[in-house]
Amino acid sequence: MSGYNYEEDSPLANKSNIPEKSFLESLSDDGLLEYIAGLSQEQGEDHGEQYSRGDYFHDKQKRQEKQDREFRERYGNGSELFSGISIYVNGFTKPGRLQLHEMVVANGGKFVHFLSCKGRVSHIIASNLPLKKRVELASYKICRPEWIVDSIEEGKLLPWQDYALLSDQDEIQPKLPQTAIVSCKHPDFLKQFFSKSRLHHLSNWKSDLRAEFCERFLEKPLRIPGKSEVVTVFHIDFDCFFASVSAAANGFDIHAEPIVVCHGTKNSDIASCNYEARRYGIRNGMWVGTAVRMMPRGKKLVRLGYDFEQFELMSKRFYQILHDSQFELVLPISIDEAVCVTGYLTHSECELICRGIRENVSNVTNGCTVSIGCGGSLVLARLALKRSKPDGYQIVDCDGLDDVFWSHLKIEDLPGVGHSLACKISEYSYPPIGNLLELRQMAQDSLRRCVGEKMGNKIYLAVRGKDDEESCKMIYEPRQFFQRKSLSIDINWGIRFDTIYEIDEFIDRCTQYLIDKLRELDKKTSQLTLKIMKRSKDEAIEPPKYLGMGKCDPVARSTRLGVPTDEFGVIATEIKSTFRSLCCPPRELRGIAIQFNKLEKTASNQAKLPFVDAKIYQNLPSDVKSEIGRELNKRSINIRRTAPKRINSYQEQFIQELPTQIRGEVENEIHITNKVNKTKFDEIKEQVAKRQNEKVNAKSHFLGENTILLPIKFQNQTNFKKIIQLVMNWVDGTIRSQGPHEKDLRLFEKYLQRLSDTNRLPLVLRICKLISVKLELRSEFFSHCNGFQEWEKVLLQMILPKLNKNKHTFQTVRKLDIDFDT
DNA sequence: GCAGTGTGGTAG
DNA sequence: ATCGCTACCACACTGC
Repeated sequence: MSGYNYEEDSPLANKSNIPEKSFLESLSDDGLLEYIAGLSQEQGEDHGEQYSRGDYFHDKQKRQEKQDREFRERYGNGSELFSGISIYVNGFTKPGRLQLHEMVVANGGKFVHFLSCKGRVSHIIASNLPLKKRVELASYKICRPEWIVDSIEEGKLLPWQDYALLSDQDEIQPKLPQTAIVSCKHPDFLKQFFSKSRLHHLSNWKSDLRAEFCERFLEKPLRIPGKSEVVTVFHIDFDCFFASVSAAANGFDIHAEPIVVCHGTKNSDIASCNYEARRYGIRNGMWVGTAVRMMPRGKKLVRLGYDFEQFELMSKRFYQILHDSQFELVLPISIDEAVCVTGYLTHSECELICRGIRENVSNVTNGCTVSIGCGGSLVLARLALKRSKPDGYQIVDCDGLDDVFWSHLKIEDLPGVGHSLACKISEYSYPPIGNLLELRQMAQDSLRRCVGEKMGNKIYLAVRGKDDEESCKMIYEPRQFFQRKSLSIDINWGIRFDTIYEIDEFIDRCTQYLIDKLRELDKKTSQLTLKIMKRSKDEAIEPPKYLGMGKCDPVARSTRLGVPTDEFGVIATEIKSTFRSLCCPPRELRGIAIQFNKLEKTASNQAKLPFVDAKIYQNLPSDVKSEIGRELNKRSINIRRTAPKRINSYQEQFIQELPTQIRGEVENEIHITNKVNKTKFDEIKEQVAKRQNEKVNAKSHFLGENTILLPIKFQNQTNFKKIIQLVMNWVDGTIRSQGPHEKDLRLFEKYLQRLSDTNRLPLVLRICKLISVKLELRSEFFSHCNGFQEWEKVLLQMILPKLNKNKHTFQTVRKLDIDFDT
């Protein structure tokens, strides 16, 4: 951009078509005001150079001053409030430029329409100033229009500093509003973090676009090309989207200077950099500090912040153009990228489309450019796109598929091939393979040996310009392709906890976040995965990146829920207990991810669901039963239980309500224990102990220095979930025989007593509820057994009294909804 | 074989 | 300071 013409902002510049005589009279006319404001905005094409600038504007100003004098004589009240002050208005303000003009002139001030010579203007009025202008106007007194309004109202000239637009006039880099950092312990952490996370936005935008695509599909079934049909694929992608949009929004010329989009100054990720910056070797994903060091001495790297709203707006306009463009399919890849499909087109037809789209997009996005790759398959379009960048288009037809085309493409240019695979491939043979022309020589078998069956096939086809079956789904089964199959949340930044309770709360918030989304989708989940990032041994407590995760060991564990659910209690409890099973000391945690893996549609009408009578089911031979059980489970069909209410005796005592959460858990758990044939307590104990054996070391660490509360052990178990499992297995194993052994029972009571003595009554309650629900569900078949009656006795005479004794304490705790802990 | 689990990789 | 998300595929491994 060749210097700024401030004159452009003057409503009078280039406005010779407006009769000047009537100008002042029409000042109060809102319609005209808008009209003029609109005109001044449209002055993209600059005619300024046609004029002899000095003379033209000198005359203009003289005429203007004359008119102002006339205006003051007619409307002014003699006020000299702004005497000696001359203002210039930049950009849109409220009140508008014309009103400010009136106000200043009527009060004895000067109004200047352009900044042709320095020193003539005493103040600049602006409501907000693009970054570029901030730099240019740094030497002026810049203040908000309220200075004028308030001064007139007060009848005296108020200090302009109080209305200064910029707190620090020397500030050249974008100054983002300083918001206090919200720690991960704060309820607003997620919101705050996500609002600033580019990757979160990227992910969210992507799923929104996919969802929108599916909805569009429902409204108006799209024509899907037949598999034998010849198609033309356009792969369209913004050039350095974030950088371009941010640059345009801040008045920078994307071609003039190296620009990066980022949050910070040192160890902050570069989300996007323009091609000017890439000339110096700067790349997306690099840290800013590294990038700055790559700049030649004296050359400045411009850092811009994110403007997610603007990104969205530009993307919307982009997609609008694509939707208006008569493609048969517009497939969303991301916020700034789409694949469009048509039937066969000739080369020149493709060219016309590419040019049209590129021009249209540029027009509606303040000059942002898209590149387009066009070819007969997804992979060809994609490779052509790679070659077209930046700011170009490339159409490959069969005769364009020559050695030159392939030799200019790198291995990593292939879709689905990232750094890791590229290394594997290039190192597989000697001399190392460097481009796709060389890769074409590689035999299909060696490729498969090198990168695996599927990927080997995919690459073999790709370097021959063909799509593999998996990629084709995007075109031929788009609805299935874009259908959401899982839902998850990942946080690997800012995670610094001290206690397990803080983590519990965090898990609760994450779960709530997911459940809100889940319900919005009208879905339920039946499998959960918890993945955590744990600081690697010997790594610094604080990594170089502020609040970053540093080097971590990832650990994941998943759980099946017998029945698909969207209940907060069930899911949060499960995740919290899974977290405990991963044995991560609270202070070592650096990241958490929760996934809902299997999504099922919420049944609109439960009654219509098939069900199986529990009585019939229970009486089946055990091998048939387990097979059917698995099948029913898979289809999420409930076994209908018609258990008689035989437990009123203790129901009334304390547990009036049986939350569905607990019931679901026990049902699920019964289902699991049905599969287990071992029924003796000691055997089960052995089994669980064996499973846990390998974790003993990690565990002792966990409980050593980092746990605040001393653990309470039962049967050498410290993890409450495991203890519960143990107890439940115990109940199950003894219910149909003679009931619990006296010795075991004494140990159990001791454990309960210690729980109760250390204020862990919710845990006692939980055990109590679980046992009671279990008995209820089992009563139909085992109520005649000694074991069953023994267990009822235990519940009534041993467990409940402990709860009732502490009823008061317990209820206070319960209010806090603390379910259980270590 | 088969199904389920945890891990790794990729993309935007 | 700094905002290192998230969906989805493929594969190795395990247990039956």
